[in-house]
Amino acid sequence: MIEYTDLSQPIYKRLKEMIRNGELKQGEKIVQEKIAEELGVSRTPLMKALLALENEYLVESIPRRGMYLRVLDYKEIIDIYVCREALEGMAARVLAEKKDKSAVQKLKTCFAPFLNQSEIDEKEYAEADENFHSLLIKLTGNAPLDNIYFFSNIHDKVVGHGLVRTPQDTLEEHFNIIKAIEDGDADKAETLVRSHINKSKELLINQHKIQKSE
Amino acid sequence: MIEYTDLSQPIYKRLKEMIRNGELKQGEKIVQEKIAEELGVSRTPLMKALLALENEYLVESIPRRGMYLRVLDYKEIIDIYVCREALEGMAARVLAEKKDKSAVQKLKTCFAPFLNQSEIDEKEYAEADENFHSLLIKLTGNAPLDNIYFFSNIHDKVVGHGLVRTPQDTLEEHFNIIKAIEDGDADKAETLVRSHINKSKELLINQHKIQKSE
DNA sequence: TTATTGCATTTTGTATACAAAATGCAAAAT
DNA sequence: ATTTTGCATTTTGTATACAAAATGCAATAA
Repeated sequence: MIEYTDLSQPIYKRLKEMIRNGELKQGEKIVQEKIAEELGVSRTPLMKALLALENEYLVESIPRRGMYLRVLDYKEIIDIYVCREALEGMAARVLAEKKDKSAVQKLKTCFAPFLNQSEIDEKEYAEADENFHSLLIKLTGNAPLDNIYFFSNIHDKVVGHGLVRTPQDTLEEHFNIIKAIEDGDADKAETLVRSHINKSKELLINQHKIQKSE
Repeated sequence: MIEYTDLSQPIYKRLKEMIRNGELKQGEKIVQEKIAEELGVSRTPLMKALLALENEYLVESIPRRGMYLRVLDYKEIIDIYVCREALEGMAARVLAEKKDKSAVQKLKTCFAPFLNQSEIDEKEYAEADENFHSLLIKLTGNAPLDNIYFFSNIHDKVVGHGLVRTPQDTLEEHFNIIKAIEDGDADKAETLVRSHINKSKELLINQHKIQKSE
């Protein structure tokens, strides 16, 4: 059992969980006293946790009015994809330049279970995908990059809405990316990651267009 | 005069100022009670401000031990330049694709005062430079990008150490970037911004090598 | 001398108290 | 019927109180 010396940390985690699984709904007002009582803590450590979420852009605070769960609209999702393209693309470049064999190994491990599988479990694959993209950032060893990526909650925001493309579509792309990193081909690694993310983005844009015209 | 409904906001600004101008030194422990008294507020709103700074990676909190001003070492500066390359490069691409004339105008305005000047004031130019790079991000209209850039304090960290390269070196590069954006040449705009930042980064790397070998 | 222990002081983390602002709603006015 | 006003209730922002942990330092032991 992990012992905490700072209550706000488990509260922070619990709140994120509540956001992810829908216990807290988008746009909902967060009444501090109410949540505090629900979690059995006072407003002080809750406030700390909420502050962290505000800085992560998950919660919006209007002074004297309250804290609200931010709503993720279409434009913002697309904008986040643009950020992902920039950051993950650069991460792939850095990794390719590093020529770190153990890093490559870790990336390969993500998708190893799906190599010779005819039927791929979507949920399992989605987790592997999330893990892969996080690893891409982490393995660079660039702390500010990792922080930017983590604190902007790029994944919590984008994933959770389920896979955008099918495993059949993306598995090969993932391996090609890993290959380029392994070969030390920085330009190619960056380009592949960019187009990998861009394809999902374009698909979302098209889906949105169809929805609107219906 | 601006009236605040939330004390932590002016405290936050004041703390940032104190970090920037060296009133608070790198690595220094921040004793809450002491600073709170200095600023004439209680620990509660101060804590809020410190939390924001922690999330911005300017302050490091060790539970039960205290908050410390983070030290920016050489590796981190370089890593931040890598992030800048990714984010500002992407911003230039987005701007070029937008073909927004008023945006181009605003970018031009930054460096207009230096156009026909023989002697350029370094301090004035440094401000223009900072402004230009912030605008590049802001003008995209990509809120997550802006947030990422702002909250990672990319500028506060990098600037303040003074200009890396001389105005003679960079003025033309700035105009070339603006030109590429104006022409709607996204690839070129991104490439130019990247190399612009990369040159400063490489210079820092070389300076560091020389320092070490001395 | 150098380490170790014990204790007073400082500092943090959390809860709580309280004032000021926001909210909701019923009664009055239009 | 709709709008406005006044007031009780709720909620936020800040200060403060208090316990638990960390720190510093002198006295003791090695």
